[in-house]
Amino acid sequence: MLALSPARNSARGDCFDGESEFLATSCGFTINPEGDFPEFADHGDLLDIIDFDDLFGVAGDVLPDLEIDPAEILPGDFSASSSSEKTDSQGETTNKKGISGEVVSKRDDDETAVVEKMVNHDGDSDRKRKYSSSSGSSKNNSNEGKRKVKKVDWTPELHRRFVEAVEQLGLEKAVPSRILELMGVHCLTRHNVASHLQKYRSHRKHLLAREAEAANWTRKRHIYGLDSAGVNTNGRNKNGWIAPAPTIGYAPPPPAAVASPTVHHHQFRPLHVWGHPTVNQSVIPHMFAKHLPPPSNAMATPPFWVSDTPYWPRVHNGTAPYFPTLATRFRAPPVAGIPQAMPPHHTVYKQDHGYGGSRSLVDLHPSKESVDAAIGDVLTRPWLPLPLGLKPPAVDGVMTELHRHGVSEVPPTAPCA
DNA sequence: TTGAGAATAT
DNA sequence: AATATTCTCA
Repeated sequence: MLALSPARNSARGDCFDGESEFLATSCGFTINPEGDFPEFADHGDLLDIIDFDDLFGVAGDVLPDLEIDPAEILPGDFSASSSSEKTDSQGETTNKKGISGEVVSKRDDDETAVVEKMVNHDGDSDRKRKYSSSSGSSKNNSNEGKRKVKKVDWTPELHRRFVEAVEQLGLEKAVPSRILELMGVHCLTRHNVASHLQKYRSHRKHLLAREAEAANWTRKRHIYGLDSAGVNTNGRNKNGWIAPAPTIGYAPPPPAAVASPTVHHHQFRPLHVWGHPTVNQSVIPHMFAKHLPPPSNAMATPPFWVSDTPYWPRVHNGTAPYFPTLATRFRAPPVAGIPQAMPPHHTVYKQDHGYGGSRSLVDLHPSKESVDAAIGDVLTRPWLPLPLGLKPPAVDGVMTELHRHGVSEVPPTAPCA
């Protein structure tokens, strides 16, 4: 009765512009939440380039999706759909029916729910129809019942595109419509993007505030030469030493990983956190190279700071956050002399919140914020294991420093009590 | 009338 | 917390 199929078709296949066909398919994947990709075989070229397993661990997780919880389709929910659904599978929600009944073309132009199209032929404004399709019409039209919203699943790839678009436009000019345009994602509406943008800005704001705070803290430290207890030591620690510059133990990714934004990301999984790729990258790279050799394959063997917990929480179970914080995946690095089994005491730091998708340099580096926080942590709680790969100064370095300060003899370590 | 963005709801 | 919806304003 209801013309559901067309909507389904429109939702599938043309969500993305040309070069993004692989996403176009996945975008409509909503329709089949079970996770098979019958049409992927037709995108051989792209599949050759993109290794979803490498990218996200589980292929299904990358898929943009319109999240539809069958339980949210209430009884009486626009009858045609639900009745055919029951007929079809005797109470068991059929993916096809149920989903296709739910699928709404997410184009701004025709984003109104299918049922809305059937009911509302008055050519009302897009805005009106849109709103009436949600709370408005459900109140006025019992036939439609209450239909839970179709949430867009902001997959890593979608978000990456989003961020790229924002970057391209500049934060100032990044308005939903332009972002949507640049993203080339047909299955999103301006509202989806606006909502995401709102969140994005909010997160950025928060992070920037934290960074500013941390930077400020660090600056004060340098200016006043405060030790961890806030005592002015003129740049020296309690023992009179000039505090060594902290060293950061992150290894840089292989050059290939940062070279091309399109292909060379096989060994990197995206770290799905909010943020802007342009933020704080400049301060990171030079800090790594001299301390740790770059891993040949950064992610094939997860570095120590990657948690053992499942890297990529299921996205479609309705409970896992789409943007799990890295805190859930990172643990404190092992430090010489500190048993590995020792639970991390230091704050768990986020990596750079740059959202470079699957290959950005920032994927593997902590943000300045995190570095500052880590340093702050070390300074305020020196007795705890060093976080973020911070390493204690080498004995040689310490001795050199001692000599420079006229100390040639080091008293023996006091025996433990 | 439209779009952006904040506020609020789910 | 994430996303959608509603509201206000330009």
